[in-house]
Amino acid sequence: MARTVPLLIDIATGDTRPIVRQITDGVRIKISTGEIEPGDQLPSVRGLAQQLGINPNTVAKAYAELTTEGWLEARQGLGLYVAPKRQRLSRGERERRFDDAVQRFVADVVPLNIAPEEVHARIDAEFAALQRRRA
Amino acid sequence: MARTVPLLIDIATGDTRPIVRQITDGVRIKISTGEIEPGDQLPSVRGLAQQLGINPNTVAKAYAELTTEGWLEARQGLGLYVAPKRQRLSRGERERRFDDAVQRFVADVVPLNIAPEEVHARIDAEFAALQRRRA
DNA sequence: CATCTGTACTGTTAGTGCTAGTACAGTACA
DNA sequence: TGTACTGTACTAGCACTAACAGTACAGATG
Repeated sequence: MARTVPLLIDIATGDTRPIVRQITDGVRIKISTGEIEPGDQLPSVRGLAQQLGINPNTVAKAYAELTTEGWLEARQGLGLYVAPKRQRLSRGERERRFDDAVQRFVADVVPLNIAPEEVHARIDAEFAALQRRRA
Repeated sequence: MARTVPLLIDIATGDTRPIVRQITDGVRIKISTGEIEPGDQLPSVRGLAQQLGINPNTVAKAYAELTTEGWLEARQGLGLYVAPKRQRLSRGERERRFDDAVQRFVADVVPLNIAPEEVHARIDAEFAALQRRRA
């Protein structure tokens, strides 16, 4: 359902990721899991910035990135909305990102000497936790 | 077997990771997979730097990080050696890193809309590829 | 017209990655 | 003893990025 009320977005303060990255990751996941849907309106640049206590430019940068990637649609003077579901990235780009993610993950995890079954279990658990957040 | 000859380490040039990170990741994986073993000697700071065409300080920084983490042992005036296999990280630290890795991986992958089975398959494949590199 | 929206600049500050150079102490060997 | 290796410890500088600060402008709405 397309909500007209701006949504709340929560950003963890103790995160090592850059703020822009936290916002883009958060929105992408919320859209992917269906927590927010095409047509929903996002908080305004200034509104979200004030809510999070960060600079409006930082939010604008995150929104701009999400817009060029096809996740959001901007309507000048109105606000930002979740774009209709379509292919947001090219096949090649998707494959490349998936590749990078897997490589980095394995590089991070292998030295920790964790059993493969536990790795799979934890990933599934994390997936499930995200899906469970859906309205 | 403890080799006395310095090993070759290859660093990809088209990698987005910082050089220090590429080195530390590479060495950690080589040790984890058994490609290099406790007692093996690593290339000298200056030697590896020259081989890779980078600054000796960069290599030294990577080696220092690996040493403080317990992966390597330095013998002043002699060189760096793979440390004996023991608990390299505390339980809590391991858990924390594993958590971070899973969280980031899921954040990267979920928006790509890839089937969970394929995710697991690719991870297993990557694991297997690393294990296959062992002597 | 006033006020909201996104967008687009310039400029500054702080941190990091990397390079460059120098110096010093321990080890090995002729 | 001298020389040439090893790792280690500094300082300094450059380039890039994240984030903040400030300002301005155009479109939409009432």
